[in-house]
Amino acid sequence: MVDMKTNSKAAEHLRSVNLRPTRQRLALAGLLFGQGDQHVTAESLYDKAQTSGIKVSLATVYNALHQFTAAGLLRQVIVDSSRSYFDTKIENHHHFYFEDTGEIADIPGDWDGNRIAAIAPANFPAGMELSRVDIVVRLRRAE
Amino acid sequence: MVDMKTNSKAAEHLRSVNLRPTRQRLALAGLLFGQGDQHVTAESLYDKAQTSGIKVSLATVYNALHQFTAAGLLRQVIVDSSRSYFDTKIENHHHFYFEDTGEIADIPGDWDGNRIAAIAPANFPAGMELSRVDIVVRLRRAE
DNA sequence: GTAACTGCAAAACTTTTGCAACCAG
DNA sequence: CTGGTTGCAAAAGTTTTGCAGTTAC
Repeated sequence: MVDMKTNSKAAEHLRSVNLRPTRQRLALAGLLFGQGDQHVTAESLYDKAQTSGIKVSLATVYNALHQFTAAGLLRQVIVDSSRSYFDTKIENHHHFYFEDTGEIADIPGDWDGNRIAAIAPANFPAGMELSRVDIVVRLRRAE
Repeated sequence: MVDMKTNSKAAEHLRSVNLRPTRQRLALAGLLFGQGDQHVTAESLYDKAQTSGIKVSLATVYNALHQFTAAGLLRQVIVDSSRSYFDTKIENHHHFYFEDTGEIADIPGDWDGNRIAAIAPANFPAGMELSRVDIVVRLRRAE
């Protein structure tokens, strides 16, 4: 059992984005930001919470994911039209999508995909500005 | 009322991809391929059918969209994690997504987005091959 | 104390499925 | 005829909502 002191680093982190450091948010933040980059769905995070002995409802997991995303702590990745994926890596980067398994992986940062974003603006319809450019490289097992 | 002769061009088109030219598929094909490129959802196509006086069930619209997609007549576009969009333009191209309205538009063909796809392969994980590269340029109203 | 947050179950949506009736060949 | 297709309603899967009860501060 992790000791979640009111004034822990994680609690301050949440407060800094105007989210009360509640028991549930602290626990979920621990699962998400504890160890390296991850890609989760609401369901997978909920399962992970259950496994870790964290008591939290699925609705609260959805709430937390959206609140964290709105606060800039997470980024939503759109690769599947039936499930929402969230990425703990928020810097501008792009993804591999494994069609066979439904898994996601970051494209190594040295790939120059980011350069593409710079190309786009010239062709924007009038009155529109860039929100972001998402690139998904879909892969399948080689035959 | 359009006269859908059994041996019409549209009927042959469907037969050529091993789909029986049924009343419903012919009618939906007429709505989809009649006039220029479009982006539809199951619901929007169903509504358009109703408006046009075509009697067809929503389940059949879903079936037809997937069958047309499997046959290469349509292409699925993934830009929203809650709805499936289908594009009547099947050539390799990319999309603008208007976050404010949820609408989709093709990025003009002279944009060099396709060139980006060619950059990717070098970094593929072992044993994987490219299915396709999807680029979505997300736009919002300029403030 | 009080406003924010949580949990639960129900509702809302999109999409799929099961199966009897129907129709193209 | 006969198997592929359709329609309907029911089911399934994901996400949202309403609200009473709980908690952070």
